[in-house]
Amino acid sequence: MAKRESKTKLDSYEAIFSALAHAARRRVLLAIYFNGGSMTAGEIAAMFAHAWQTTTRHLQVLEAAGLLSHERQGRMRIYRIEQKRLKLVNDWLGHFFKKP
Amino acid sequence: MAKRESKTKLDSYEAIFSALAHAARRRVLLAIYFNGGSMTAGEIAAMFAHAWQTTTRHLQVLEAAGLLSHERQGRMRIYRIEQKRLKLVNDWLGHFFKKP
DNA sequence: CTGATATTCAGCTGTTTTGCTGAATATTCA
DNA sequence: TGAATATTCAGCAAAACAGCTGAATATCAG
Repeated sequence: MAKRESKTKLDSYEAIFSALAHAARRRVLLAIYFNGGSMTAGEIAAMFAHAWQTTTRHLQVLEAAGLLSHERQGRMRIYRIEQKRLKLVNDWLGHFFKKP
Repeated sequence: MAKRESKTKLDSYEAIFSALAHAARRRVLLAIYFNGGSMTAGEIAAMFAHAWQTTTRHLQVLEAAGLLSHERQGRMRIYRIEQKRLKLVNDWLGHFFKKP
């Protein structure tokens, strides 16, 4: 494979679309959204059949893409949706629906 | 890795978001769009530094995701954007911006 | 037909992703 | 303090992906 300059932040779209490419991650976002915008890691992990460690990593991917942020509250972590970031993709797609 | 039921078409979102996850593929879509909606494979491949075979595969990914379609015209292939499909993702994202 | 042009197909390799399991860390409760 | 709870970290294996090269296919021009 060709050189890949350290996955620069420059390409936010890459991170965001990749994050959204996985069904589990889309499901996480929808679940959090319909839960009012935030959920604990445990609640999220409970929705899936696979190991919670796997979900943990999905959450990290989503967070790295900027689609989620988290905050500790006691011994649990609350994840929250970052709409701003979703807006970015939404705007990108918008290109294709503008009448030029 | 766990079983994976043959990448069913059921999940169109998977295909579409994965396709959009790669910068080259997003660039292809934008280029075609700003070129009026269609372009030949050659014109598209010419935009990239990498081997045209690589671009061919990107085009196939985009087509498999339903984001492009093609038509032969003589010895060249004309690729065309499928807006309908992009609309699908746009609508998915729309969830997050609706006031409930 | 022959050669040039346009483009895809097939197979190889290195990298990334995804899921798993086995710890580790942090916080609360008794 | 010690046990229970909530969650992440680390490392492994299988699969998927992106790039490459070499060959094949199809069409056009002469």
